[in-house]
Amino acid sequence: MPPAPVTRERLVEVLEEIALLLEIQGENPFKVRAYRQGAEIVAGHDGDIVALAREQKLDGIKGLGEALRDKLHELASTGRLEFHEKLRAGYPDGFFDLFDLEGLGPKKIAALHKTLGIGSISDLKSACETHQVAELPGFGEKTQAKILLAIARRNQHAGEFRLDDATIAAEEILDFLRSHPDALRVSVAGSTRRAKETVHDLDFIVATSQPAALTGHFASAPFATEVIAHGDTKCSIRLANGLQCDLRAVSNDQFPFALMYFTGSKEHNVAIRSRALKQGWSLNEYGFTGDDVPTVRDEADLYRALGLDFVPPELRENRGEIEAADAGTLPRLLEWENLRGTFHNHSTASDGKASIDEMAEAARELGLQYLGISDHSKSSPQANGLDEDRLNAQITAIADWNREHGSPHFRLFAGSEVDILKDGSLDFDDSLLASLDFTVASVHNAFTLDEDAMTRRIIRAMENPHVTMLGHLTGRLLLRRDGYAVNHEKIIDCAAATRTVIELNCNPKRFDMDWRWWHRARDLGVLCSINPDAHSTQQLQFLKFGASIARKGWLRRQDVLNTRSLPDIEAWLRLPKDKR
DNA sequence: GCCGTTTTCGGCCCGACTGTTTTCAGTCG
Repeated sequence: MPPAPVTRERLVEVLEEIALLLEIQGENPFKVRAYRQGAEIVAGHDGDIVALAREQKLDGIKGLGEALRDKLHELASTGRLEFHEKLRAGYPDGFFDLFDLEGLGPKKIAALHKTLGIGSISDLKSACETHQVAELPGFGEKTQAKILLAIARRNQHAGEFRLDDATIAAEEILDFLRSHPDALRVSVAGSTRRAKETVHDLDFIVATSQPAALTGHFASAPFATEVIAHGDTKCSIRLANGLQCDLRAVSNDQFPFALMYFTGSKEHNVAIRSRALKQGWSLNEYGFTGDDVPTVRDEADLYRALGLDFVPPELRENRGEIEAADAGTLPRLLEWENLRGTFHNHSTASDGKASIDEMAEAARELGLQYLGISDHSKSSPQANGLDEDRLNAQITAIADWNREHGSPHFRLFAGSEVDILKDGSLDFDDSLLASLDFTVASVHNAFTLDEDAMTRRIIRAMENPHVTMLGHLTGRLLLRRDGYAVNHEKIIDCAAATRTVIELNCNPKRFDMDWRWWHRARDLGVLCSINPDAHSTQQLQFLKFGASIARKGWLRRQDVLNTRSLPDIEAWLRLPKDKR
């Protein structure tokens, strides 16, 4: 069998696996890091890195030395890497899943593999259940219990995917479906269309007079690694990453009904169907049945027929949207195009991949009028956090940049993602914070405080007059780690009282604060700042996801700080916090 | 393994927290 074509993702995956395997073997941690950094460089390289590797033209890329260049060349040109295959020998496929478990690192995994022969999560689970793990030196009862908990949490998320992964896949599949000559209308449905932060599967609806041709087209798609089911009107496939994708082929008349039905949510649909019944119609995924059924061409017609304003998909969670649509009080939701700038972005000064110059250029290309740079502060040494001297130097550098490159249409703001220390004090003193254009205050350590202590800690930080906004409120990592315990109500109340902005961190790993809290915050007059927490130029694109999540939280343009124009933002930042 | 250089080896990120220990190893950010 010829080797599969090598993609950038494959290069990254192999380098990351090498790093893990070397780490397992107790290799020099700096060598491990070199591979890991190599993976990041490949992932973030601005160009056709696969072609460069294949043609042995990787010279001059910082961080890729001779050894990595040769390995990437071998992998890109032959589809294989002997060094990697030798390292991998003896480890089953499921072995790498062990690294997803919270609290398990290379040392413990190596010990488990060596002493108990554990090569998968299911091996590990049985070993814990038969008490073998607690007996191992360096392990104990609590470790064993924590491992079982981590396994349970992972299983709970099995088969779930983040919205960004789902969206990227959906766009490719939509293009593929649209390319078929018999496809009249095509849409993604399901939780991806509703902009849920995580999804189980992807649903697509296609309007066509030739349903079987479309399901056949879908089943033979190049991205289908498995065909789960294939009929004349429905087809399910699986992608290489395990994501299941369902296609429904319906007639053009049925399309709006199918689209609404499969967009959900289930709760929204139940409420809608009972409303239809009150009007004497039964509603299913194919249409209305009953007397004098109305003509429906699109979803807006469908809602109108039920006496409702059109409900944007993001709101369809049966959280008051039907009542609002009935009363004509649905909010006019934020549009992604309303965003004029953004705060909370990193540069190479801390743990970002791009220089301030590159970030500014990318922001400008995205059509933004301003970009806030907020690198980490000194208590985050792992992220190369800035101390006072380096921050002062950065403030000067940003001022210089603005003098040289700034204009009435674009400028940089100097900020800091300043650590909220365990007692709620901040990593810099007030005089330094006062010299910044803005600050994002975030928690990066001592996650295990109880809810009261954590809430007090964050509130103390928000009470500081120089804290512009609160970063990622719960610190959650979707599908990986729950957020720390914190009382959302109290934080939101405090934000309203202290005029502290709350961030909607729109890095798809986080989406934090959660969309479920924004409606309440909005009603209390709390401002939202949609921030990508970008560590590279590409990650500025996360703003688009941020707009979707903000919509899901019922936010309007006026509720989001960074919809304001550059002059408005400059004026707003100049105001003392209690006058904002 | 990469980088830089007072050019071929030495430095590369470190502190908090947890659990297993009884002074420390592993994980995390």
